[in-house]
Amino acid sequence: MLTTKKTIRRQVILDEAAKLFKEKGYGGTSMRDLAGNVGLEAASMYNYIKGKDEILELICQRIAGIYISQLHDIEQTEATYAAKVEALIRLHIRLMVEEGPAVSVANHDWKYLPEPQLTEFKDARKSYEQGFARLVEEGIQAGEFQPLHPSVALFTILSAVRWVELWYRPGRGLSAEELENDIVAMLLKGLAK
Amino acid sequence: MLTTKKTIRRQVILDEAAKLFKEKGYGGTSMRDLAGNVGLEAASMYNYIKGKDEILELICQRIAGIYISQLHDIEQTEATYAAKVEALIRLHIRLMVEEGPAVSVANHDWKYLPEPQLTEFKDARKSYEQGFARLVEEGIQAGEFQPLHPSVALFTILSAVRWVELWYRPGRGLSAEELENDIVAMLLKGLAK
DNA sequence: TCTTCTTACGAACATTTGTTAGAGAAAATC
DNA sequence: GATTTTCTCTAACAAATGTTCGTAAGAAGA
Repeated sequence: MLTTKKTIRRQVILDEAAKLFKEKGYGGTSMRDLAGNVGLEAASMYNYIKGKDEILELICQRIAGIYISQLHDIEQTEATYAAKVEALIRLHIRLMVEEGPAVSVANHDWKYLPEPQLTEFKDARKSYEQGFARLVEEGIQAGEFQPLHPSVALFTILSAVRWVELWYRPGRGLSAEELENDIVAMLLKGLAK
Repeated sequence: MLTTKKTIRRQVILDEAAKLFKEKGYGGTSMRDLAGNVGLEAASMYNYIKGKDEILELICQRIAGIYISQLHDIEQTEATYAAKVEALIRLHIRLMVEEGPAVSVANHDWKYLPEPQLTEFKDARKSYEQGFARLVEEGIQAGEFQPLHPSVALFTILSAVRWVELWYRPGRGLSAEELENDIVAMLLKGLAK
């Protein structure tokens, strides 16, 4: 079977690592800290992972993969550009609500990736941004959006969505749906012609 | 005089530290790294600063102070809420263009502040956010803005502005003015009724 | 010139870091 | 029940960390 006891425990380590990395940063989190939170000694974790590097790698790669596949899905839809951008924004917000810590790590700690993976990650991110920017650009040319610089519009959207992972806490008088609707309302209205 | 040779050198250390912290993180920057960039040995820097903690402290406190005083200035203006929010957004963007590294440190590495200053910083930030949120809230009540949740609108603005420090590089076919105008256009239009 | 004060340095410090080796316990297989 | 495999621990490692100490060179003041 695919979900052996080993892979489950491995995932527990990765999840706990994401939480700690988010809270204290990659450099600020020691293997002993992590081990404590998992309920193991530091040395024991090396039965599940190759090293600290690999933990960061796996987290970043997984999130990058999700981002890219979400973009890919949307690109193949038949819809207005506004609808496509809206769908993408909603997917991103949901990802952040569901996978806050991992997304946070991919957003902040990717720079500590060792070298082959670092370039890989940066390339993936760039290609993702270019794909998203193309959507915005075509929307402008189609007359759906006001004529802003595409990259400014792009980064304004991406960053505006990013705060969710930093500041949103569920169950504080604001549901995930309300959140999503308000952000989409504000960003799309700002973009629209 | 106030700008003795000592305080100048001290500022060089702080500036260089901000750059390094931004690039490699607080935990990822060693005193030896920093000393190398300043042109000193690590031990020699202790003639200018008390320790690594203090460097972070001084950077964060300075930026927090600027943020708060900017808000304070705007609050005392006579203008529409839209004009106030716009002015605040513009001030923030300018600060990020001019003080990119220091702002980055105050945004990302504040969590490594030692304990009396950590609470101090968090309190300052909270009071700043509340002040900004009040502006948005009153704007909504005055009918200038559409009825979003004030905190969602607030954080969308703050984060949308924040990417400037992360992604904007001057002299790449986009002037600081164009940048400012596009961001303001998008955010205020999104907020407006 | 002699003295005092400041600045820079090399060496060393105690800790903490990620990681490995080896031994013993537990689980799985026969 | 015996044997093999998998897991977990303690102990130790080399390297890197922030910081201190004592010393020597430099600048400033007498």
